[in-house]
Amino acid sequence: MAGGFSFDSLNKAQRDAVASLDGPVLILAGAGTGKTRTVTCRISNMLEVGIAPENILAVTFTNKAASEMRERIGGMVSKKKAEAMTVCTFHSLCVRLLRGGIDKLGYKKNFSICMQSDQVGIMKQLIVRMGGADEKVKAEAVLSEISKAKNKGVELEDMQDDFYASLAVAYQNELRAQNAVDFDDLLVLAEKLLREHEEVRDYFRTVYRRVTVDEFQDTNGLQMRLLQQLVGAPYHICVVGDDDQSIYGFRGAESANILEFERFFPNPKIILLEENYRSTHAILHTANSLIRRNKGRREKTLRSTKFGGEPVRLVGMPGDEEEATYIAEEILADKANGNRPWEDFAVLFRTNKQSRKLEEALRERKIPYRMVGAQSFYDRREVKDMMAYIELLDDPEADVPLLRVLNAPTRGIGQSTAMLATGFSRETNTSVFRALCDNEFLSQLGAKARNAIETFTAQLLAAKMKIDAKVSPADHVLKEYMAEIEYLPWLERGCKTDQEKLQRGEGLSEVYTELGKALVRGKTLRKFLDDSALASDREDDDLEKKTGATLITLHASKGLEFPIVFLVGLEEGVLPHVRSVVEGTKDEERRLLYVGITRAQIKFTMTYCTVRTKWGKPEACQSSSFILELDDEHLLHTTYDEVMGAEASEDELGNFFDGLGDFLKS
DNA sequence: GACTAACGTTTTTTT
DNA sequence: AACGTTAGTC
Repeated sequence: MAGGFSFDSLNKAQRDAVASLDGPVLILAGAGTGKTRTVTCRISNMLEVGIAPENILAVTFTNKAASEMRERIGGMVSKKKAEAMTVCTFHSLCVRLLRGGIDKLGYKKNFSICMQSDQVGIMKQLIVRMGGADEKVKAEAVLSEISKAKNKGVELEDMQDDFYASLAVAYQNELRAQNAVDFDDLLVLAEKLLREHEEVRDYFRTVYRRVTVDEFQDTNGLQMRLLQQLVGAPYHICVVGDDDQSIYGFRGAESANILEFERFFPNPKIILLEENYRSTHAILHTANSLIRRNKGRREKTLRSTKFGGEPVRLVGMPGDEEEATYIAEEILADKANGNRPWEDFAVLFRTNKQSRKLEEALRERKIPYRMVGAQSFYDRREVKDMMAYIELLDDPEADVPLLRVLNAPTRGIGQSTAMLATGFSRETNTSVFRALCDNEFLSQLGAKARNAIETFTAQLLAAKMKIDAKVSPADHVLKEYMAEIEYLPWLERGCKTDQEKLQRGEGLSEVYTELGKALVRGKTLRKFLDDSALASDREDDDLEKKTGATLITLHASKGLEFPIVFLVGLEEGVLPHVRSVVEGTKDEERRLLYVGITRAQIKFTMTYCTVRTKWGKPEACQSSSFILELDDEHLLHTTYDEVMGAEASEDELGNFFDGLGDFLKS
């Protein structure tokens, strides 16, 4: 039905939010207070009062959030209207802005977006080129500083460390020369484009008259500046967020943006959503008692609408092995008792590597599970190679992908030849591909290398010609080309197990399929590459499709909810993470734990270990200082042997004592 | 230039 | 423990 929401289904604060359409609006929405529902109803209401869907823009941080919002709105309004609205992430919004006008900033319109691995590759080369072969500076560290500078608006040449600054400048020149931008540049350049070009700014301000920003607590200074360019008086901007759930400080997020919203947009209407529909009173009480310890928050207290509930459990474990065993057994028992689907269970952890032991325990018991946040599809080696080839087929003169696959599969063009080629391309100010085709360059090589290069360039150009002449669809050409260069056999030779071979093969077919789908929808190769670069997150649309218990990092869990939640590794050094203690960002770790607790609807269990395996060696650890901050009114503190002792088989008891023995020895 | 074996490093979270 | 890098061999 059209206008598929009714004011009756909303509480007073939510109604207020939905009805307040004009001027700046700040919605402070605590965990589980129906934030998404409120926002989608509000947008639906915009249409109802006659605002054109084309004028509506909703910005989120993740593709997952964007597609969820699109879906929810799609359920309320006509398909046509839903499609006319713009619902996207900050980064894809910026790509839109830039594809239209980046030429005004001196880039070509077919710029490419480089992913983290590309960045690291470029930076590693620069470090060697500028600092010598035994320079010990780490590429990731330099890139992280560059990212901070870009987000703060600091000029790269003004960076603190001189060597870093010169690397940063060289890096930026390199990107520019390759007509490439990194993730941060998308925002930097989009902001610049709007700020420096009045006609562009005016154009987008008339198009996007109503702007909504989700998860506003995660915006950083740069995104804030972008919003200021995008939204002019009378400031029809609505931001939604919860400063207590700000967990992306490491990425430059400033919850100050939410605390000082009125500094950027005058006299906002502020609406508090404090009624929690998700968790039991016991869970919410525990969460509230923790978050109260943080300083400088917008004061608010979540009220539970579900009373009572089982107490929150805190279980001390001898080691991480037992922790995993315990959780797997608990899931089995709860599943049997409550006749619940596997999807009702989630296990939350601070760092990705904590998942390994858990996965093993679940696999042993044949419990199906889905991992969110493991290795990204687009981070897989074969997929990255494929993407590089696709980019080359679009534009052979793109240096980053060229260097990536120049010798993958190995074809007799090794490091020294590659060095010569990049050197030549720099001297003559052309692309590496042109260097490879240049007779002057080729003449200085041995016959073997020259032959290899000539074969490579000829094959690539032949394939490209087939695509450009539309002889057959690009995905077919790609497949043929891959067969021609014997990519898969080479890949398989490097695999240790048959299972790995299979996986790589699947990765390849998936790329062909995805590319095929994109082409059928009329997308260009360039568009396909853009989408893939920005959809860097972890097959997240698959969370719905996949079945099983969920294993997920605390960060990735934001916005989700589960009836039964386990949160593992409540240890000093893990949560709070060592690094946060050093850097003085313990507040953010507290918010992270808060986010974790508030994911749970019915049953919540936390665990900590006395010994944790670290790099293959057991290491003693202390329980998290956060535990003492939790109010114990609804907290049940037990230990592994109390819970498992009675039911443990002799075998497991034996294991337990072995573990204990190891601990005592160490 | 390709392949292997020893070596050293890992210290978060992600668009 | 697991990965990427490097040195040494063919």
